Amino acid sequence: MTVQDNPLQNFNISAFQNDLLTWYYTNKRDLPWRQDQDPYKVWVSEIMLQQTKVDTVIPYFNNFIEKFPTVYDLAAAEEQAVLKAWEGLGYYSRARNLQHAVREVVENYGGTVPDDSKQLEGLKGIGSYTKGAILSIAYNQPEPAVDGNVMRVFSRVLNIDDDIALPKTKKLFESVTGEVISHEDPSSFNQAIMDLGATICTPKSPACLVCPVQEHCEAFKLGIEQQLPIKTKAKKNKKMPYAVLLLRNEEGKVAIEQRPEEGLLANLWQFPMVPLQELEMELLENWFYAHYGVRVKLGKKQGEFKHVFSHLTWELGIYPAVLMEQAEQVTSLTFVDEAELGNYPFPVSHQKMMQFL
DNA sequence: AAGTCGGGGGG
DNA sequence: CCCCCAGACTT
Repeated sequence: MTVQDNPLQNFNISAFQNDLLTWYYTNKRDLPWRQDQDPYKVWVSEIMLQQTKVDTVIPYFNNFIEKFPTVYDLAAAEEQAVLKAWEGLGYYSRARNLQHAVREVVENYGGTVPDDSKQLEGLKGIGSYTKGAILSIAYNQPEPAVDGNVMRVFSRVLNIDDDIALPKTKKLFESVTGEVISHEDPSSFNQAIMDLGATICTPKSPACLVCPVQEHCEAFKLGIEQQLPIKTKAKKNKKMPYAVLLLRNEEGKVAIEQRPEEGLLANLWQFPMVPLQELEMELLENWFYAHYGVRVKLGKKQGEFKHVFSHLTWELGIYPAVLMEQAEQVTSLTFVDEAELGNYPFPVSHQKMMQFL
């Protein structure tokens, strides 16, 4: 797609809008965040839905809104309670950024979610997609909300073969969507494209035969819908070996620690982990003393498994361990009863650990 | 433009 | 096993 090409030449915008919206009005999915247009609920749903499927989000959304029904409830909550409500959903910075932004809304905007593009952009965790989604879905403004669905649908409909992994391509689709979006019902238009992408114009084996906009689709006309969109990217997944210690003190309590406030799984809790790269197993107890300031005695390995993230894989060996001294010294470890573990937000990888206790 | 940041499900 | 998913943020 070169600059002088116009992907919308010979494209019947109003007919496309009509066919899409007519389909949507009778086929739209009944989703909990579609009960009303409460901007706060739209916001929460859009954050949860980033890189996350609808079926996964539904129970989290219902629980989250039950616990934090308004911006004021979320603003006043403990961060640990917010993370607990997010536990298992992944991308935990979404939860922390959401609460941070909600507090800004309470303090700076009187508790009303802004309906202004610039103000929304300034809120943590709200990027170009989420901004457009809130403006269109909650406030009915004709703003594009370009996500993976939108790029897939329009790459096929308009036969656009630019690499959707590139930032500049997203801008192209924002420009295109801004011209195609319905001004009569922008909220339904954006949601209709997403429903279409999720149920019909799917990544593999799209259901073109029942597609409401088939007659507008250039890729279908050419029989190349399976080859679009173009997406490059193949990142390596680095392996990271660790020993995880199920460490008990003299009272039988289990050691856990909170992860750093930055980086992977920030502020979540875990059983202590010892990185094994370049570290002999015999030195593990010494490493633990140097790092945590307490002497421990390891038992023999109870099990092992892998946990895969987007960009790395944890290879986890699980070891029982006992404390060899009173933990009076300064240490980052917290000793809790097994029954209390449920009060702390754990990543899924460490939830899996608990079966070995 | 490339890396970081989770976890699940589908083919 | 690979890919993808209602992306944002940092460098």
